[in-house]
Order: sequence, then structure tokens, then C-alpha cells
Amino acid sequence: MQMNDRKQKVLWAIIHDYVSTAEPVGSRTIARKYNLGVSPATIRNEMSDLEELGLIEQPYTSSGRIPSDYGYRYFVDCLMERKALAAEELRIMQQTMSDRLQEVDYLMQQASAIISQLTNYTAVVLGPQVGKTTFQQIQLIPIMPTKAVAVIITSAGVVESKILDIPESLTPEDLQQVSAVINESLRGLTMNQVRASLCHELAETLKKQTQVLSQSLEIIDEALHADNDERVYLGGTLNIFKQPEFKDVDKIQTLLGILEQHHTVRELLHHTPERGVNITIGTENKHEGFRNCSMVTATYHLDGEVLGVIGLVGPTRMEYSRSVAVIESLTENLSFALKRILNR
Amino acid sequence: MQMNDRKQKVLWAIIHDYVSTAEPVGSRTIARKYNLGVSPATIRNEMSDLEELGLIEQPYTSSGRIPSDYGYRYFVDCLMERKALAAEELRIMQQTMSDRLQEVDYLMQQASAIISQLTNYTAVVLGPQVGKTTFQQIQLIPIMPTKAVAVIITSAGVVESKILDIPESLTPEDLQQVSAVINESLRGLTMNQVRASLCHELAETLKKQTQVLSQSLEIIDEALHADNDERVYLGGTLNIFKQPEFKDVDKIQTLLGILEQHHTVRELLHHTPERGVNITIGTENKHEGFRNCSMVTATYHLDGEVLGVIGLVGPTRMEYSRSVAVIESLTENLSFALKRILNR
DNA sequence: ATTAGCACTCGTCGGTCATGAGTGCTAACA
DNA sequence: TGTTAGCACTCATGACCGACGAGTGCTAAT
Repeated sequence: MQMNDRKQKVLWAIIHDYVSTAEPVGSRTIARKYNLGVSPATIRNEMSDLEELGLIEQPYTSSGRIPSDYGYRYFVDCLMERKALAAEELRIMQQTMSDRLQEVDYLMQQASAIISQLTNYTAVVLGPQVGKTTFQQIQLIPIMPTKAVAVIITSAGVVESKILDIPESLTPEDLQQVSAVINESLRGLTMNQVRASLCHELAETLKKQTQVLSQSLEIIDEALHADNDERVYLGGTLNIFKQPEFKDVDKIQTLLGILEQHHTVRELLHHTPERGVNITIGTENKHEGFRNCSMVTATYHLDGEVLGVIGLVGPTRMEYSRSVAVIESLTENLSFALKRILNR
Repeated sequence: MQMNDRKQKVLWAIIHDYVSTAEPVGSRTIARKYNLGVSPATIRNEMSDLEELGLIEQPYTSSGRIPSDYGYRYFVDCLMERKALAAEELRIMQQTMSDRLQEVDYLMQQASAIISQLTNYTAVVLGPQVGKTTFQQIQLIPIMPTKAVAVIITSAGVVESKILDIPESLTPEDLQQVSAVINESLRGLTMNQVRASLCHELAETLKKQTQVLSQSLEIIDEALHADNDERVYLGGTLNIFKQPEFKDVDKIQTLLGILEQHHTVRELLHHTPERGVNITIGTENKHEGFRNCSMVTATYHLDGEVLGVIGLVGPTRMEYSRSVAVIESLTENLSFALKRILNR
């Protein structure tokens, strides 16, 4: 059996209706609302075909139809028309992104806020991958006879600040020298290269040196670790409650639970390809807790290099075209804002 | 009418039973489970009295009784016996709090994690009040020709780091001088005093100086503002789902919504008195979204000075004695750990 | 190929009823 | 005077039933 023009129109109508009502849609409804010029009976036949093709499903005998995951997939691949954001929305987005934003951290928070605000879905955003930024310098600031604050600065701004224990005998000048040594050897390297250096030359040449050095190296190492690398920013998690498919408390709990585990979110977002908007529908998702969810994700760039990922999570019954529009516009704005902040 | 020994026992039994079952408790149940040596009928009479005293309530005619807010209040004030934590639990707590904790920030996260883990309620923790810590120094670190990172260090560790725009003409030495000027005038003052200085002398004497100075002052000011002052740490918010009284989606949503607004949480926690454990029950709470909730809070100290607040939120039907035990033990541990970190 | 007609399915909603937990009241008892 | 047994009464809960309506699949007519 082949898809034809009318089948496509029927599928389109089913998805369009179901997305807004969250109720199974029947043949009569389609005939009434979307004038395809045919009777409900004809539509029923088409629906029967569509079901056989696996594009739609019946939740129970003789109920209306709802789109299957595969149906949504067909929709986003072939049927969906691109929908631009309203001028007003674009304006708000641009303004929010350029609003006196100096901190990458804050920028990311804003990004996730915008996503959830414009789509009513839950935003998930990965911060820039620390590994791909370049090391600028480490600064050791004495604060007490036996303590100092170490601050690592990368091309994406401050990434880690931490208090170190230091031997009392160390003078501020000594600290200066220590940081000078580290800065000398690492400046300009990407953090990934830094990681490599840590294991080899540097650690090698410096392992007879002071305790401070090794502590400093440790925090650099820490700055490179999973929990810091690509901070996860969530926005509008409570939007879940707005979806009727999540009126069940258990589902909400598992979903919120997953979102709380940042490493899971990170994993999920990593399936995003380098270019363009990615859509993952229902069971296409690795994580079983996301069976009822779809994700729309995209990477953002700086000078052609992937920095991180933004995305949103909603029910499979999602307004895909709008979501894509939001994510797409936002990646642009984000890349632009990052360029400005990082001043390259 | 007066409370007497038997009435107290009945009230105690009602609360004890209701806390574990979340079901209205009837006279027969009490007679069976708690042998008071009297028949259900007698207990019914007592319950009738207790109801007249406003200590218990009937959700509907001829159902069992549940404690009223006032009943819980009477319970925690007069009836509740102190319950120590299990040795094992204390051990875990102490270990977690002393585990290589250098960062105040991280310490607070741990504290909220412990609360929610031990009680199954939602933890709320206020970080140390920035205003009461003392200013140590500001450090301006050049990172590009036109940018510098400013780091403020207080006696509680790093509180703010921010990227500044600087005029290209400014040399690193200039920056050094600028920070020296600021440090000179502010070191050793409490941040509250710093705030005062900002408005008066300093701003006065320095207002003809460079742009960097005013930006530096701005970030100091920012470090003092509500959003940074007393960071709110939440733990185990999903524990809400474990309580049968919150099986209703709407209630969960409003509650999570409130918790997400950190300023509201901050407000709620500020009713905690300087000493001892505070218990706020149901409608005693200012916020109407907390009608069904009780809070157990306490302040933690450093050298006799209030630093912040920890607490937990649960249903009015709460195991008060256990909650008090957890909060009490934790404040001790916390104060101890802070002393170690801040090294006074 | 399309459509009208019709029997059939099944979820939803309102109503009824039995059940059981729990009460208040009264009268008997110590 | 305090305590208890007995009994009628209340009310939430859950099972069950039937009407209703949305929707389907099939068949025969167009």
C-alpha cells in the first residue's frame, strides 16, 4: 500500500487535531473540521489503511485514532511545514539574549527559560563543553595563612573556583610563581589538551613540586569532569503538569526524577547531530521513562565548532513545527550571544 | 474543660496512628492498638471532648478523627518525646559532613540531601547570610585586552565571580591598583557594613575614578543582593510524591511551584527564631500554598552568630519527633563543619 | 471509487445498592 | 459519677447496571 495525497491529508488532520485536543480523533470530526471534500466513511477507509501502515493507532476498539510514534516521525519528516515565530516572540528572544549578558552561566539559564516560556514544554540545555574551550589561566589568591582560592578561567569565562589548603610557609609570591608555572605550560591549549597534559608532561615534570601545585592540578582536573563539563540547565519543569497525558502522578514523578539526574539528561542530549534540528519521538528515545515524550534538540556553535546542546521535552503529542521554530531561532540567538560574550 | 492524662494519651494515640496511616482513626482502633484499659465507648467520649477543644477534627460526619493544626501544635509543645537518631544515622551524617568538604556551597547541598534522605520530606536550606560574613578582598584578573574577571572573596569563601568590560588602555598594573584601593577600604568589614560604605564614603571618594572601579563596586553590590544572599538549596523535592495527601496533581504542582520560587522559601524560613528548633504547622504558615504542610526549621551558627537556616517541609501529618531529631543533629554537624571550613 | 445505512463496540456518566467503619445517644451498671 | 454495652444512624467507597454517544467495520447501493 502506498501513501497518497489524501492519506497524507488525513494523517495531517489527525495529528493536528490530536495535538490540540489530546483526545482520540474520529472520522466525523475530520470530515467536519478539515474539509477534504469526502464523507466520514471514506475517511474511515483511509484511516483503516493508515492504521495498517502503522501510522496511527486505536487506544481501544472502536475509539478514535491517535498518531503512533511512527506517525509522528512521518509527520515531522514529510508533512510538517516550517512555521516561523511571531515577530513579537523573536523580538523578545533577541532582547533577552542580548540583555546585559556577561556570564555564560546566566546566558544558559535565560535560554532554558525562553524555551519553556515559548513552548510550554520543559527545556533542557547543555552548557558549552568545557573540553572544547581553551585554558586561559589559573589564579591563586591567598585568603588566610593556610588557605587560598584557586580560580580557573577559560575562554568561556570562570569555570571553577575552589578553596585550597596550603602550607603556612608559602608566601603570596610563591603562589604567584606556582600559578605562573601552570599558566606558562597550559595557556591557549583546549581543555581537552590540558587534560592530556595533566597526565603526561606536566604531571611528570612537576610531581616533585609542592602540594599546592598538585592541588591546583586536581581542581583543573575537576573542572574537566563530567559534573562540571556541560552543566545541565532545566527550565519550566513544572510545565509537565500542563499536559493532560501527565495527569497521572506516577508518570510525573518518574519524569521529574529523570530530569533531576543530570547525567541522564546529558546522555539523552548527546544523540544530537552536529547540524540541524533533531527530533526524537517516543520510543525512539533510549530511556524508557521517556516513552511518552518527544524531544526537539539542536546544537549551538561558535565559529563552526559545536559548543553545546539546547532542547525541549514534551509529550509525543507535541506541536512539532512550533517547537522546531523555537529551538532553531534560539540556537541562532545563542550562538550570536556567545560570540559577543566570548569576544572572539 | 481541662486536658487530663487520659485525654493526652488519646490525642497522642490519634496523632501517632494518623502519622503512619494517613487515615482518619476511630475509637475502636485506638482501643485495640494502644491499650489504655478502657473501652471504645469511653474513648469516643474523650474524642468528643478533644474535638470540642479543637485538637482533633472529623473530615465528615461519623468518620474517624484526624488531628487539627492546633492538635499538632499541642502535641509538639507538650506531648512529643524527644527521639534520638539511630547511631548509624548519626554516623552517616557526621561522615557526610566531614567528607573532604572545602566548599560552603557543596556543604549546603550535602545538608539538604541528608535531610531529605533521612526524613523523606523536602529539605530547604538557606546558605549563610552574605551580609554577616566579612569582606576579604576583591581580585581583578585580566583575561583579554578588554575583559577582566572580578572575584569577591568573603570569610565564607568565594561568593561572586563576574566578567567585567574594561577600557583597553588599562594595564594589569592599573587593575592591581584598583583592587588594592578597594581592598584597603573594605577588608575586615562585614558585608552589611560594606553595603553601607558603598553608598557613602567609598562611592563618594571614588566617583571620579575609572569605569572599572564602578563596575567592581557594582558586583560587590550584586553579591549583596537578595538572589545571592542566602542561596536556597532544595533536596528531595520529589519526596512530595511519597505522601498520600499529595496524590492530587494540582497540590503537587502548586507546592513545587512555591519551592521553585526561592524568594518565597527564603521568606518562609525567616520566621525561624535564633535558638532552638522551630515548628510551623499547617495554617500557622503565612503562605496559603502551605496550608497542608508543616515545616521544621532551625538556625545554624558560627561562634554564636546566626549564619543561616535549615529546615524541611512535609505534610502536617508528619513524624515530628524524628524531624526534630534530624534537624537538631544536623544543625550541630553543620555548625561544626562550617567552623572547620571557615577556619576561625 | 464513493457513500449511506446499520449493527456493533466500548468508554463515560449517573444512579442504586451493599458494605463497613465510625459516630452519638441512651440506658444500664459499678 | 464515671464507664460501658447496645443500637440506630451517617457517610465514604466500591461494585454494578443501564443509557448514551462517539466511533468503527461491513455491506450494498450509487
